[in-house]
Amino acid sequence: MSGTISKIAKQIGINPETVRFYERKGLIKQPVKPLQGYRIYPLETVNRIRFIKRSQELGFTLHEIEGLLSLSDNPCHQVEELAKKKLIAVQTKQADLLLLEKALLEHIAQCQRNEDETCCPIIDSLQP
Amino acid sequence: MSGTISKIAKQIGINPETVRFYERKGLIKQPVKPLQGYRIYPLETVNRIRFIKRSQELGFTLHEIEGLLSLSDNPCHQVEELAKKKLIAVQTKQADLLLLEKALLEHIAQCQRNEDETCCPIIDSLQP
DNA sequence: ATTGACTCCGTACCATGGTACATAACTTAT
DNA sequence: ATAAGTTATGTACCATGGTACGGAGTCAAT
Repeated sequence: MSGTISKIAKQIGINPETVRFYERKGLIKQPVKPLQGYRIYPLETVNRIRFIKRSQELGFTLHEIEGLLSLSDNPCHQVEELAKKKLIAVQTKQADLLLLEKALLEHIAQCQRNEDETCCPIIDSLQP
Repeated sequence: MSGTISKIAKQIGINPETVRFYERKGLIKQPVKPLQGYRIYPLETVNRIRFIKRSQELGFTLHEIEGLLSLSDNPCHQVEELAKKKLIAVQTKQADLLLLEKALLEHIAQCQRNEDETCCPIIDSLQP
């Protein structure tokens, strides 16, 4: 559950260098290094990195994720405000993706109606 | 319709530097420079750049667009396959965002019911 | 106690998609 | 013909999200 940098990186399925990269970016805090020896990363950090990875899958940039992470550090009313802002962002992103989906579906449908293998409606529609 | 680099860039609504960038990337070919004078970009190039820009709006990377451009002589079903892959990715992202939206909405509701300023477990809902 | 594996640290490098800038040559308007 | 505006060319730089590497220290097993 907790461990040295390579252990936790492997657990999470990322490169140890990425852990260090997140440290440099301030996304996670580096555990205190014992006077002699290697750092031990607590479960808390592992969870924080999983949070980052999951948020990235949802299309958030590291900068946005910084904001998401700060939600958990603040008093509830601030959390609410930030969560509301993120909600708007998420909804906007959904709307954008819906438009993109519609455009793709339309193009694919055109391909499927197409009898002529030599011409592609997607290509044609992208060409003015 | 055709013109010097700045003319066509303005027509398309992009930076002339971007035209040069696409040239360097091999996405468009640079018109032959007349012995005296400036290059004239033919309508063909203008159309090719518009194709690139529209494809980007559909979420294709420049690398994928290179593929699309080279596929334009090839059978329709190859282009269709590429578009279908993009569609799956877009739909997956939408589903994930829907989950996140629900989580955010739930938390905002919890915040509003919450009297305790010190607790706000949004992290928990996003962590595995 | 020495080998091999891992960590620490700083810095360099990678791809992606551009943008900016300096200098020279060229074109256009006055 | 001269100034102002563009183009041509190469190179440098930007943000984003990492990855790689060299050299020194440390740990664990034999």
